[in-house]
Order: sequence, then C-alpha cells, then structure tokens
Amino acid sequence: MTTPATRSRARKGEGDKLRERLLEAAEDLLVRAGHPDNVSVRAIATAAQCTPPSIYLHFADKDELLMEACERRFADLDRYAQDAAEESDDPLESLRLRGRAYIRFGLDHPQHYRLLMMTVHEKSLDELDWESSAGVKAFMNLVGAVQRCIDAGALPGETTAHETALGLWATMHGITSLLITFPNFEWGDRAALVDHLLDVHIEGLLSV
Amino acid sequence: MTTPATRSRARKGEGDKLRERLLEAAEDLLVRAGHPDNVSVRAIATAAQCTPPSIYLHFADKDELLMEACERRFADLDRYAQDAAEESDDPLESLRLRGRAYIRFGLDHPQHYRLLMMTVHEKSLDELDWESSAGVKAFMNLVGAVQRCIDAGALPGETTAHETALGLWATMHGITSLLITFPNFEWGDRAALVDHLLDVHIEGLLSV
DNA sequence: TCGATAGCCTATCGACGTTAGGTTATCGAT
DNA sequence: ATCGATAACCTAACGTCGATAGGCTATCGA
Repeated sequence: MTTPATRSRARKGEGDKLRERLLEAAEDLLVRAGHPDNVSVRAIATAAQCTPPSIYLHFADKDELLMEACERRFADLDRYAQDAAEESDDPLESLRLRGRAYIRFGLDHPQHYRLLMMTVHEKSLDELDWESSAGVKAFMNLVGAVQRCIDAGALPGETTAHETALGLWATMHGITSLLITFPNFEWGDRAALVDHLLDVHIEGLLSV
Repeated sequence: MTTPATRSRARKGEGDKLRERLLEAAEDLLVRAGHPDNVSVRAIATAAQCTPPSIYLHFADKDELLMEACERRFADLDRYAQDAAEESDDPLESLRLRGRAYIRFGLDHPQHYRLLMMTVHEKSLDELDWESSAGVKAFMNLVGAVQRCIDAGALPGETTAHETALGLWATMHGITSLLITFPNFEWGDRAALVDHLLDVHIEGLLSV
C-alpha cells in the first residue's frame, strides 16, 4: 500500500519537482475531501507517488503543506479582485465590485477560504512574510481602493482608509464565512443578500 | 493510565450523571486546549473519571460531545443578548446593544464560537432541532428585534425583518470571527472598531 | 572512477477515535 | 430472600493517523 509506484527519483537539483507534485496533490485532495482532517499525509503521498516521510523533506508538517497549497490558490484572489475593481471608473462602484469579487472568490473556493480565513492564525504579522501572503496583499489593495475613494471625495475622510477597510473586510468576510459554514440555512437569494449587504455598508459609510 | 480511578458507578437511572460529567470535562478541556484536535476522548474520559468507551454510551462520537458541550454554554448567548437589548427603550439603540452583546459573547467564548459558528454544519434546518439550538433561538430573537424597529418606524420596512437580520448577523459574525481568527492582526482599538461597524451598518439601513 | 550528497525509502513509534464483547452492581418481581 | 433482567460500566484491541530515525542509491562534480 505504501508502494513507491512508478515515479522515478528526480535528478539532483530537481527536488522541488516532488514539492510541486505534493502541493498539487494536497490541494486536489483537500478540495475533494472538504476538510483537512479527511485528507491524510498518506493519501497525499500516494497521490504524489511517494512515501509519507518524503513529505517532511519539503514541509515541516501537514499543516504547512496544506496552508501553502491554499496560499497558492489564494494568490488568484488578489488578481481576481483587482480585475473586478477595474471594471468601473467610479471609485465607489469599483469598491463594490471588489467586494463582490472577494465574496464570490471565497464561495468558489470554500476549502481554501476556510483554511486561510477561518482557521486561527496565532502568528503575528511580524512572523508571517508579508510579501508572500496573498491575503495580506489583497487587504493592502483594499486599503488603497478605499483611499482612492477618499481622495476622490466619494467617501468621507474622517476615519482612515485602514479603519474603513477593516470594516469592509469584516462585512465581506462575515457573509462569506456564514454562507460557507451554514450552507443549508434559509439564505434566500444569496447574490441579492450579498449585494444588499455591500450596499448597506457603503451607504452607511456615506452617512456616518 | 486508563485508570477507572476513584469514581463509583452510578445507580440505575442515574446514568446521566456521567453524561453531565463528560460534558463539563469536555468544555473545560476544550477551553484550555483551544482546539478540538488538541483534546482527546482519552483526556476527557480521564477528567470525567471513566474509560474512553464509556463516552460512546452517551454520545455518538467525539464531535457530538464537544458540540453539545458548546451548545450548552451558548444557551447563555441568547439570554445575554436579550438582557443587553433591554438596557434601552429605543428600539434602534436596543438593536445596537444586542449586536455589541453578541460580539462580546463570541469574543469571551472563542472556542465555543469557533465550534458552533465557524465549523461547517452540513445539517439542514429540518434536521437540527430548532428548540434546542441556542444559536437559532438567538437569531429568531434578532429577527424580532428588527421587526420591532420596523414597527416603531425606526427602520424602513422595504426589506423584511428576516433579511435585515441576516445582514446584521453577517456583520456581527464578520468582525467576531475575524478577531478570533487573526488575534495578532493590527486591529487598533477593537471596541471602537466594533462600535463603528455596527453604527455604519445601522446607519446604512436607514439610508438605503 | 570515486567520494559527496541530494533524493527518497523502510521500519517503526506513540497517540488517536472507535468497536466488540465481557463484567458487575442494582432493582423490580417473585 | 433470591433471582433474572438490565443499566452502567470496563478490558482489550483494531485500524489509522502524523511524525521520526536511520538507511540506501542514483547522480554529479572533481
């Protein structure tokens, strides 16, 4: 059962090939299993055609492997949100589009979203590398988008862009995570709920 | 190590005593461990002074035990929110107080909140018993509070109380779960952020 | 061609959730 | 007073898990 299978050993200097295979296998199995607990390192090793211990040559532990697998997919989030935001020249409408894109991306990749955004991250911001974290980058771009709204006079500048972005993030995350956590609740028209929520929040920002 | 220890067997008809002990031990260990994976059924059994298999006489599996342990504590949430809401006669201010109470309760019991509100519940509303679920009851009361605002003319009646409550819930849950998930993020003044968020949302409800 | 080493494997560990099946104290009925 | 039924546990064990220790081997520069 722990067959090394057909795959031949990588050449020297090409050890990262297995690392890549492991990341792909981990993501694939995670999406299919739904929950990290239901995907074992043994299954990942089998899918990547190696033995379980070989995983630990490339990753500290199972968590690190799964996290990195999700982080990679999440790199698309930032681009996805940016693309959506560029659909409109109106800064406020652009903000709305960005929010909708964030939520849609989360719902489209619930397993990734859960692991990265609904699992406790004890590490402080100092410890995690800002450059590589797609989530952090996406948030920074959200702050920038809010700042652009303030600069254009579309949003009041009483609260800082950072604070406003935090509130927006909380709203976006709230509906995303609830829809993921309780898929069978009576949500009614989910898209309408999402739109309504963003409208209410942005309208509130204008009136406060 | 699997010592039955000092405890004597319960009398006939008093089998629920162990059940109670197990629930209390499970909650205690969960709060201390932080994560369900870090509290084993063996540890729970030891704390409750019985053997692991005895747990399965009272609960289908580990999940059911931990879930029920959290559900019990969550029964306080509804009362807590109701008490807070009664602090003001103004329906809108009452709604604000209720929201703050919900968030505070979640942050005060992060392990419980995570398990009940941030772990995927596949069960549909038909399957889970409405009466016993504290979370459902709390939501129903939130809908009632919103309805009272609408009736008093404090909130527009264009969207139903149910829909508005969903949005409020999402906002409350968003900030609560984010603060729990990323305890080391740069949140600034958390209480101010919570207040700001509720203000923005409620203000938005008035302007939409 | 040969030592160094990158790349991977075999064997195994302790802990886990859970189950099968037995044991014993209690209690109503005789 | 005793005896069968049964509630309330227990002992033993299974299969699986994440992870580690230590060995083997193909590759590659010198």
